Parts: sequence; C-alpha cells; structure tokens
Amino acid sequence: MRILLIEDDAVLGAAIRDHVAADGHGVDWLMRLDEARAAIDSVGYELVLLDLNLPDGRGLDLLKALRDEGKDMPVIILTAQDQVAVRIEGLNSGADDYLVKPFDLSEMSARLAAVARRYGNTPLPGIAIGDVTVDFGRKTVTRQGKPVTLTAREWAVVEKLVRNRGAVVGKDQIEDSLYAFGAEIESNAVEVYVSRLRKKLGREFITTARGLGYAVESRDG
Amino acid sequence: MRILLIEDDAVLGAAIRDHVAADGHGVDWLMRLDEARAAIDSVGYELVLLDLNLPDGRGLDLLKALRDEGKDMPVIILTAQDQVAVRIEGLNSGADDYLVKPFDLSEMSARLAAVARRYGNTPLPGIAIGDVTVDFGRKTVTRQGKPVTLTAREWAVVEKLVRNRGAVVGKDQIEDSLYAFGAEIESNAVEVYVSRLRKKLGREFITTARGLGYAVESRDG
DNA sequence: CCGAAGCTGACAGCAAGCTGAAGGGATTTT
DNA sequence: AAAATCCCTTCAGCTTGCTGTCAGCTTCGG
Repeated sequence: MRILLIEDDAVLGAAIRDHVAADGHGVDWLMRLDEARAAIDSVGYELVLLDLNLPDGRGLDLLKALRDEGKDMPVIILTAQDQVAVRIEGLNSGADDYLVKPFDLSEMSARLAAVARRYGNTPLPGIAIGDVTVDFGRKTVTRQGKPVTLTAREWAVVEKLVRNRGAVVGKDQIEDSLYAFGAEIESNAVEVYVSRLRKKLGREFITTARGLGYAVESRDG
Repeated sequence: MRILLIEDDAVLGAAIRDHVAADGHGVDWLMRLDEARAAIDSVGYELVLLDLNLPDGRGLDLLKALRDEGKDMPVIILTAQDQVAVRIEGLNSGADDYLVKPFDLSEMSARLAAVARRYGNTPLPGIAIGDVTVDFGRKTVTRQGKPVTLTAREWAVVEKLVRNRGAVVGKDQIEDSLYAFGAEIESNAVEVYVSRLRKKLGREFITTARGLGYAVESRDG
C-alpha cells in the first residue's frame, strides 16, 4: 500500500516510517502541509497518516480540503491532544481513525490494517437508491441526476441511514451519530431533519417504522 | 452476537448496552468482576467489552486470567485513562482493541464490527424459519423474499419468539418482553398480536401450545 | 357435546410522527 | 461594524395509524 506520512517531528516520523515500511508498505514522509498537498495531487496515495500540529498550518484544514475536493482515501490522524473535541472534529472532518500520541507502533499497524480493510470492504463510488444517488467520498447527493445540496446535519442523517440501508435505524442511533456521545438533545430534531430530507429527496426516500426508527431501501446487497 | 459488557458507570453502561442491542446483539451488562467471571464461565460470550476501573478489582487482571486459561474471545477495553502505558499494557495483556472514554457510540459500533470481522464472526445474515426470514440486526422481516413491515409491538413478539425458537414461550413471558416490568395487561393482547402476525407471516409461522404458550420452529441451529 | 382456551374483526383513544414558523448563533458580505 | 444570510434547534398544532379492549365466534380436549 502506498502511504503518505505527514509528521514534523523528526524522531517520531522516522520511527513511523521505518515501522510502516517494515510492514511492507511504500512510505513517503513529508513535514509540511504545502508539500503534502502537492504530493497528494501529483502522486496519489492509498492512505494518509496526518499529524495535526504542523509548522505551516493545521492538519485538519488539509483534511477538510481533501474531502471537499472529493478525495476519499482513508486518513488516520496523529495527535498529541487527546481532548474529545479535537478527535470529534477530526472524525467529522472526514478522518477514518486517529492515534493519540504517544502510541505503540504495533498498535498503529493494527489501526492501519483495520482502516484499509474497512475501505476494501466498501469501495463505494456512489450508491443508487431509487432516483437518488449518494456518494460518500464526495459527500454529494443527486436526485434524478440533479445535484442536491445538503447541510451538515442533513448529510449526517443521510449518511447514517444509507450506510445502514436496508436496516431500521433508531432515532437514538441517528442522534448518536449527529451529536457526539453525551450531547443529549431534547427535541424532535431528528424528525425535523427527516422531514427536510424528504422534501429534498422525495417523500419515499426515507420510510418510517413507527416506534422503531427510520429506514431507506437497499437497492443492492 | 452474544456480548458481555462490564462497566460500573450506570449512565454510560446503559447507553452502551442500548446502542449495542440496537445493533442487533445480545447484551448482558454486569458491574462487578466476580459476577463477570462467573457469567463468562457459565454462559460463554463471543465478545467482551471491559471497563478497566471497577469497584472490585482491575479489569486487566480479569483479561490476563482469561488469556491464561486459553479463552480467546475478542476483548475490547474501555478506559478513561488515556495514558499510553495503560493502553499498551492492555494490548499486551491480550486485548484486541480499546476505546478511550468518552467515545462516540457509532465509533464503538465500528470497532466492534471490525474486531468481530477479524475473528470471523459474520454478523447474522438473518434467521430462516420456513419461508420467513428474520434479521435481528436490521430489524427486518421478509416472507418469500418480500419485505414485511411490522409495528413495534409486532416486532417485539417476533423477536421474543424467534430468539427462543424451538421452545414454547408462555404468554406471560411474551407480555414481560412487551411491557416493561410491572406493567400488567388486562386483556388478550398477546393473542391479538399473534393473530396479526399470522396474517402477515403465515398461519403456520407461530404454533399454539394450548395452555402453555406459543412457539416457532427451529429450522436451523 | 360441554367448557375452556384461543382467534379475530371492529373501534375509540392516544401516542408517535410531521411540519411550518420563529428565534438565535455563527459566518459571510457589504 | 453593521447587515445579511444561513443553519440549527425548539415548539406547537396537526395528522396518522398503532394499540389495547371487547364481543362474538371457533377450536380443542375430554
């Protein structure tokens, strides 16, 4: 697997590079965001290990930029800050996993393999459900070929439902994916988003299972 | 999948139990190590979620003991301490993964699925009984390949009967799973739901054991 | 053939869900 | 800085259809 490592700490960077290389991957190691940017555009990687604290900017900004452009290779965040807010922001920004420094190198190998495996299982170029198409990589939705713009929360609901298409998803589960653990909500916010999504994507896109939750059809396996 | 949750925090424990149950797993939730010890020996679980700080001892000691005895079910550690030493000790003690509190519940689901996949536990594809298929994870039921929509109560009855397929389940037991403890019912509600389910799933799906209760066939193990 | 147990159609009440509107916070534009 | 815009959350009133109950019927065992 071709991996890009973005890490400005020389000691840690070298250790990671050697360990990942020992696992049989090809590794390029860069220390600056702008270099990384160029390398991603020109080389193309299958996985990115991204430190968040870099001399020329925030790693999260790079991550967000990648996702905005539709680049959907797995990204694992490396961070010394282990506050929840940072991790959640990272995951919300499109990271697939994170490692809190300092971490065990063999642990990193496991995470790496897990993320890669997760991706191998879902190489989703875009999922068609009725006349609606959902693309996780690009975070885009179309209806009858026409693009539909969604807000962040709307997208979160769509993603949750479509990733579990064919299954009934409880309102509480949707809430959990909308608000990180602990952030209770005291209203019918989920119902409101379902309502808006139906207006945008068609009444039949989301079906109600009274007392159980919501579901979207599974137009494939 | 049959999962044992060992967690002494009541709020977090309940949240985890509900979320894991919503994913279609069977969950037993215990708060003490000695109870957990006994449950593992007598019941047998396919996966263990283990909090490290417990009132009656260190979770890691249980983990080490399990491994020493050759028990090799996957174990995921839950810990509030995110010092690397603890995590490493956990991994070295034979844990398969860990979650640092507080964590996002959907993240937990992903970890859980990843660990289970690594172990080769395929999430239940659905249980076939005659021409009816029941999928606990998705909360869906099909008959002759066609999806059947059930109401919340109907689903509760189906789940109760199918989880105990092959056995006769008393009406009072079904009631208990329909209405939380104590809520007595003063009618033949169970009969009514059985009737409705037979209309939807076929007369022979549920057989009557006069004077004893109801049962569904066990068409597999 | 009788009594008990179980079955099922009908229905009123009510809980669950839907949705338009409004206020406030955050971000962008002027 | 002010204004404008967008998005999120909440709320209230409305709609929907699930739920528990009952009554009358059927089935079963003896």
